[in-house]
Amino acid sequence: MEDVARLAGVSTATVSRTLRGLPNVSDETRDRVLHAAASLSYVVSPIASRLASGRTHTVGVIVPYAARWFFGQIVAGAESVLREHDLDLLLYNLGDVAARQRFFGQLPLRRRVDAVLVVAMQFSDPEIADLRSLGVPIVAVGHDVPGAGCVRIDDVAAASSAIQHLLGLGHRRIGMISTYADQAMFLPVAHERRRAYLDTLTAAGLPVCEELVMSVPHGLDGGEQAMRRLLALPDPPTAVFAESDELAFGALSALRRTGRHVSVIGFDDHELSALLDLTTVRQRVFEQGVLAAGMLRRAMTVSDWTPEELLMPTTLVLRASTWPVAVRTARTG
Amino acid sequence: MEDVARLAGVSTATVSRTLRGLPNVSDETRDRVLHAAASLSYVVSPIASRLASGRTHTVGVIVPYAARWFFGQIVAGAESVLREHDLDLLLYNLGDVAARQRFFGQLPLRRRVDAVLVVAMQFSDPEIADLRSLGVPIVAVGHDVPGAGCVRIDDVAAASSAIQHLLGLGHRRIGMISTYADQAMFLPVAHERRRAYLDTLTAAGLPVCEELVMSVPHGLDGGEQAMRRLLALPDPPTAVFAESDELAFGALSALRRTGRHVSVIGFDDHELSALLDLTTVRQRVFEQGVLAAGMLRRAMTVSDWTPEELLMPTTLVLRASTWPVAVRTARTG
DNA sequence: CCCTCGGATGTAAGCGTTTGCAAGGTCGGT
DNA sequence: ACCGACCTTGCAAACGCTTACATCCGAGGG
Repeated sequence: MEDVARLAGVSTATVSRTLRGLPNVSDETRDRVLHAAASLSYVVSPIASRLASGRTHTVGVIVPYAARWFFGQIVAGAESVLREHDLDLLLYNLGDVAARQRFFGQLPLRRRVDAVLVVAMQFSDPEIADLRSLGVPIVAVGHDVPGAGCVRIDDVAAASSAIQHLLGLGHRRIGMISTYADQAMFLPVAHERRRAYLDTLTAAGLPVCEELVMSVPHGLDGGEQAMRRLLALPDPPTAVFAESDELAFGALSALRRTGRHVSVIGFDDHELSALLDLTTVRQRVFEQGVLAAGMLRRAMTVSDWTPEELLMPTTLVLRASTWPVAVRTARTG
Repeated sequence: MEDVARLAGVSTATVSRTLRGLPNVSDETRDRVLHAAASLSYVVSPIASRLASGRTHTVGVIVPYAARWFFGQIVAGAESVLREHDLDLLLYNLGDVAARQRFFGQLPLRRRVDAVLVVAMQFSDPEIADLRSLGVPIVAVGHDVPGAGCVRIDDVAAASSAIQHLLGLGHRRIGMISTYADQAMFLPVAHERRRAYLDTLTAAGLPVCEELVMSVPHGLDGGEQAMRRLLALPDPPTAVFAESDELAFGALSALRRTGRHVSVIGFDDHELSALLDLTTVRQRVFEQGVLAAGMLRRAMTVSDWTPEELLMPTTLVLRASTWPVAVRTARTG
C-alpha cells in the first residue's frame, strides 16, 4: 500500500479511502490512486484490513449435514449472495455428536465472524446461549431460534396439506416416515411435521395409530427400512407421508422391490422427485438460502437490526405416487 | 492476551508460545498460562494471528457447481479434514461465465489463501498462470492441472470399461450423452469420457456415428432431452452411455415416459443410482475430497513439496438398467 | 572456580491496514 | 478583504498477535 501511495503521490490513508470507495476523495486523486494500484496490481490484504477495522467480513454457517441436498441448496443460495458482497462464508458441519461437542466446547466462531447462519438445527438452551455469546446477529433457516432472524416455511401447514391431500383421496389409514427419534441430531422439522400429521388426522376424526409412525435415520436406507416395516404390519397403511423426499425415495424403492402399492407423498420437491413421479410439498430451498443471506447482510449493516421473520410459501405438487384409495381397501366413504 | 499474560505473570510472548503448543515452555508456566486463559475464556484472534504470522490458515476451493451432488461430496470430504486441522475453507462457485470472469479479473484469492483446491474445472493457459501467480500450492480433483497435485480416477479406463460392458452385452449401436460442447463451462471429464467412448468403439471395429453423441447441458433435463433426440433417430441406439448419473437419470426418465427400452449406463454411482437400478461406474467421491485435503495439508506443511498424483480405483456396478441386446435388434454376433 | 551451552523467558519490532484528528485549501457570503 | 464552513489530505496511533533477538539462569565440563 505504501508503494501505491508513493506512486500516486499521496498518503496511505488516501489510498485506503480511495480503494474502499469512501467519499471525500477528489476525482483526480482517485484516478491517480486507482491507476497506481492497477499498475502495481495491488490488492489490499483482507487480513490486515480486518484486523484494523475490527470486521471479519465473514459469516459462519452451521449445518448438520453439508452433503445432503437440502443443505447444499441452502448453502449455495447463501453463498451466491454473500460472494457478491465480498463476504466470506465459513461452513461448520456438525453432523455427528463429536463435531457438535467440539464446536460448542471451543466455540471456534469467537472473534471470527460478523454473523451466523444456522440451518435447520435444534439447539439446547445452553447451546443457544453460547451462540448468543458471540455477540453477532443470528439468522436461522428452517425453524425458529429465539432471538434470531428466521427464514422458513410453515411446516405445520405444509405437512398438514400433504395429509389433507391423502385424506381427500380417500385414504384413512395413513403412515408416516419420520426421523423424530433420531438421537444423534434431530431436526426441528421432524417434530413439526409429525405433529402436523397427528393433529390433522385427529382433526379428521381418525384414530392415531402409533405403530404407523416409523422413526428412522434420515436417507434412502432409512426410508426403505421404514416402508418395509410398514408393509409388514398386519394392517398396513394405504398411504404414507414421508418427512422428506429422500425418505420417500427409499419408501418408493421398498415398494418397487416388494411389488406392493402404497401412495407416497414426500416433502421438499427434491430435484429428482419429478423423475420419480413423487407427489410432494414443494419449498424453494435455494431461495431460502438467498433470502437468509440477505437478512444477514441487513443484520450486519443496519445498526439497530431486530430479528425479522420470513415465511416462504409451499406448494403441493401432484404427481403419480399418490392415487385414490382402492375401493376394496377403503374403510369409509 | 495481555490480560492472560498479566494473570499468569508472564509476557505475551510466552502466552503465545504456550497457546500454540510450541516447545521451550516449562510445564509449570504452561499450566499457569492455560489456566489463566481458561479462566478468562480467552481465545486468540485468528485474524491478528494471521496478520502477524503471514499464514492465512485458509484454503480456497474452486468448483463449477457447488450445489451439484458430485461437488457437494468433494467439498464435504475436504471440509471434514480441513476442519480437523483448523483450516478454513473458502468456497468459490464459478458456475457461470460472469462469475468466472470476475474471479480471474480480480483474483480474490490473492493474499487470502495458503493453498488452492480446484475441482473438475478446465482452465485456459492464462487462467492457470493466474492461479500459479498466487504463489501457493494447488491441488486438483478430477483431472490434471499442470504443476498441481492431483487426485482423480482414470477417466478413460473407467469410461472404456463402461463401453466394454455394453459391448459385452452384445450392443453394437451405442449412443452417448455428453456435455462436451457446453460452451459455458465444460468439464474436463466430458472430453475424456467422450474420447474413451470413441476410442473403445473404434478399437472394437465399430463405426463411429457422430449423430449418436448428444451434447447437452448437464442435469436431468439435459439427459432427458438427449435421450429423446436419440430415440427420434431413424436407427436409435440399443444402449446409451451417459457422462454422469444425473444425465443417465434424465435418460431413464425419457425412456419411462416414452415406454421405450434402451440400456443405460451412467457414471459416478450417485446416491440415488441404486434406487433407480442404474448400472454405473462407481467412484468414491467423498473420499477424493478427503485425500485432496490431505494432499493440500502436506503441500502447506512440507517446505519442498512437489505435486503428487493419486489415482483412485473405479468399479463397474451392475444393475438392472443394462441388459443383453435383444436378438431382433442385434446387428452382429 | 570459570566458561560454555542450552533452555526458559522477556523485549520490542513488525504484520498491513483503518481511522480519529488536525491541517491546509477553496469558496461563498458579508 | 475576512471569516467560517466544508472538503481534501496527511499524520500517527491503534488493531492483536508473532517472532527474531537479547537476556537470564542453572548445569556440566575442564
